[in-house]
Amino acid sequence: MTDDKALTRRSEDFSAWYNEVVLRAELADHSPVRGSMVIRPWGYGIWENMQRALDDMFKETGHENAYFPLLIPMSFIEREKEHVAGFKPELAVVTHAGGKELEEPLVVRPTSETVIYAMYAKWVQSYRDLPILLNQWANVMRWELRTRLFLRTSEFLWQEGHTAHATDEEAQEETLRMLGVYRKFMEDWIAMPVVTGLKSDSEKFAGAVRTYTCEAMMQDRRALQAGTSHHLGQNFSKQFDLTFQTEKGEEEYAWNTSWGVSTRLVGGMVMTHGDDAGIVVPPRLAPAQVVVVPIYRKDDQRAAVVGKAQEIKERLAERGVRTRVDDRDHLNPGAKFYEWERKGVPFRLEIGPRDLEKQQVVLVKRVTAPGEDRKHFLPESQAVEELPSRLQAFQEELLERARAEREAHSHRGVKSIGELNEILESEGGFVYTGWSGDPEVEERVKEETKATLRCIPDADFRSESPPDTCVGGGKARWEVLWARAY
RNA sequence: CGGGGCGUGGCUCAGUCCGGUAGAGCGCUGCGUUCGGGUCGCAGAGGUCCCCGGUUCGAAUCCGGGCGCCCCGACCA
Repeated sequence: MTDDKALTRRSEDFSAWYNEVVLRAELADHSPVRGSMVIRPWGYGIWENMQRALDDMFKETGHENAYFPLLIPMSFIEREKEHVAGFKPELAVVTHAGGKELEEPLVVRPTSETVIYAMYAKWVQSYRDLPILLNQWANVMRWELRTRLFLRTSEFLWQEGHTAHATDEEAQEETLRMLGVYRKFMEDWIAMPVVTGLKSDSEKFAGAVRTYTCEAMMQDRRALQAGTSHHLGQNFSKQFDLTFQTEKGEEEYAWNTSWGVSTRLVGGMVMTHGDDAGIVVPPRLAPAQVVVVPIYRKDDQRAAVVGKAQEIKERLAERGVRTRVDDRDHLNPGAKFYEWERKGVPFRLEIGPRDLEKQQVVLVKRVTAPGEDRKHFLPESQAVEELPSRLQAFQEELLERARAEREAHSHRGVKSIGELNEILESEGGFVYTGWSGDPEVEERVKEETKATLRCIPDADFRSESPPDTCVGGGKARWEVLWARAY
């Protein structure tokens, strides 16, 4: 930190900026246990808004919530071969309880596929019992070696959807449907554009047949995997005997999907929109969308101005705008301005004695475009009337700005690993190349450039003229996206 | 688990080389003042100097051992 007040600038040290801003925006704090975090009210409020929006979308697509237990028998995790290989190193295991060593160790869930499909096996007999479309909001634990607030902590909050279907096609449809839900949520709510696509085999979920992903570009031009949706095929149903009788009376294994997003999204929001003054919370996610800062000298002024602030808050509430009045008396207005900017509140409304006389307010948007006026002096009623649409417009501006930023740092038509590396070493960003599908090429790129294959992008993101040569030489089978990633 | 750094009021740190009564800024409390971008003044509270052992008349400082944290690499939503 340069001093006690200003944040490290992003251009100076993005990583330090992130760490500071998360703490100083009071999103989260380090817990006494290494690698786990406390989510503070401001951060949790953002997460709650994310949860609400996602939950509505899940319900709209026919899902219900349920809850499965935290502890999973070790033998369950070990049942699916790839699954256990993927998760074993990061399991936290309960070996003792009730003062005795347990006969079978219990793992603290790193994800719930095993226990959920074991239960589905009990519940499903016939094709009439399918599909099962459940979601759960839960905490999970993965013992990570290097942790960062929100981006990677040992324990994190997430949702995991788990479905079972009668056919491969139906499961595939579901997998893509939920990927689409994620994309829509990330764009419309977090204002964070993503590239969706298919993961390569080396990057897919341990136990999945196919993994689809949402990849977002952070301001340091690294990729953040923001959400994944897996087609699990019959891998788990076979291990947990999740079978059903078809219409024809034959016994078949069900087809599963799972999909999840986590509190990592809060980190994504921070790194997508934040600036040197603090975080920027998109209006739809902001626990407070407007903060009213009263300005006064004397006690009678204070009474009048705070009274007006309260009144405005109520009028905004009638229009669905979440408003907070900062009437703390021991801070002067400047201190409050800095604090709320750091916390990313979309709009600040200043009301002072001069405004009271003129029946006006001063409205300041958290982010102003170059050339745009920062302070708007508006008649009070106009400000109240217009805030809903101004919030909406700000939400859209944030998405557009982030999209423009991503496009400005996306490189297409790159032909060689050398060229790829040069881009990553200088400017960074998303790099599109051809790929033969050969895992050795993938491995070589990883070693030589530290970039990973983020995905084989969906149609919406492919180049107009797809590359015909593989970045490692030879013929390209797919166009793929590379980036250094979180 | 390898490489580097650090443990001193709530926070950020100085003091450690060269042993001699524990400091600063910010924050906090009270009073006053100020309030349209981090007001200012006065008064105050607050520390087993990470832990254990050793050396010494005397250890935050020197020596030995331990613990913890942060950063950089190998695994990962």
